[in-house]
Amino acid sequence: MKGDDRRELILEAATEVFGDYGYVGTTTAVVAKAAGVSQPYVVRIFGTKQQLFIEVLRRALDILLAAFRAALATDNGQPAGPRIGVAYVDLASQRGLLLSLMHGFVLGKDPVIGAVARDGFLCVYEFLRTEAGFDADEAQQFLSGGMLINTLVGLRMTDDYDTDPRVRELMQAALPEKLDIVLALRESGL
Amino acid sequence: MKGDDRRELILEAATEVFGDYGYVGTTTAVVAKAAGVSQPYVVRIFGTKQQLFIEVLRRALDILLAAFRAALATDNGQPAGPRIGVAYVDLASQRGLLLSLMHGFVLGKDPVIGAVARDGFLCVYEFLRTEAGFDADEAQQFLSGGMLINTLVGLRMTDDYDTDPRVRELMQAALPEKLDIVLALRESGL
DNA sequence: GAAACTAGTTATCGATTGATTACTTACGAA
DNA sequence: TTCGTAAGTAATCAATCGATAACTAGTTTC
Repeated sequence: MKGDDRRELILEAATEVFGDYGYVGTTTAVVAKAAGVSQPYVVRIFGTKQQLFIEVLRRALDILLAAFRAALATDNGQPAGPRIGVAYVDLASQRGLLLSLMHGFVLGKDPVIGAVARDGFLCVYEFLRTEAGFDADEAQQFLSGGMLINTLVGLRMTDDYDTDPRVRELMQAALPEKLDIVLALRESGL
Repeated sequence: MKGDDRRELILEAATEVFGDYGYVGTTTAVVAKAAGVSQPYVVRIFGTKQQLFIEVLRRALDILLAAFRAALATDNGQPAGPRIGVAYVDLASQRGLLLSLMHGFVLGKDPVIGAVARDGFLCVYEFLRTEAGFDADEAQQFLSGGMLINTLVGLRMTDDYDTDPRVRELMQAALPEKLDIVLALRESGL
């Protein structure tokens, strides 16, 4: 297989694994197995585990912003806010993507990863303020809701949707639309 | 020193360390050093690192709910929402407390820690809905704002408050009051 | 005053893990 | 053909870390 294709394959696998186990909790061996290659090969392609995680974060952000820009471009009569919001919930169907970002967001203490995570978060904020035309308060509210969704996904609250009425009520309030997309995570493997 | 005092001392130290480095990233040796005891002693008191983390989470939640109940009880003319909100921001001054919870919130995949974290989160939701008298949408908005604050603290955004105008604008929007409390984190050591 | 318990340590071990080295195999161009 | 290079693996190492064992000193209790 061509190097670039293999690289993308590993990044996809790593996104899922990092999302499940976090940065420190992820081993290069597990990533390698998920990608179907040997462990030393993962290290050789990305240099270090840290570099691999950084590339996972950067890629996740690229996908996120691309989805937002696409949602902003397709005018379906709705205002921009809900359109981008739905795009965000759509991304939750790739659980690892949002979760990897979330794992990066709690590593601000790390001098290298923290800098990348801060930069990524601010890129999203800047997009909302400039490209999407949100004012400061709208942007804050959008990000707040996004962080709650991330937390609910990270907590695997979806698993208790059927059994706990509190969970049902909370998720219905947090996900005004597209609740079904997040709930579909339940069936897709653990 | 009495066992219970030493235990609380270790829990305080562990809260800070877990907040900085996360569950997997924290070693019992670092916790022990922060608490001024030997590493095997930490393990012997709490059994396992996992059990220590769970007790850190439970203690953090107890402190959180106690602070909320206190804020709810002291009627200063303001409505309940802002009172509890200010109590939450006050807690951010103990950075490790909110961050340890946050680290728990991304470990939903873990069968043991995940269950504890979900239960803790739902306890807060239940408090807001029943004791504080929030409706589902108010509770969702409160939790959303809290998760954004957690993320900003986790990202150490406070460090860039002076240098990045985007950070200043975002933090002013996310922290309607008590911005100074969170900013005070900058001076208090790394 | 000895026995029993509490508080705490040093030394050490087994398992894990990121990284390195050296090797093999397939392929495209001169 | 052959030579260089890209793709990939097996074997292994050094370091880290959670946990265990064995021991010491102070305090309480009968």
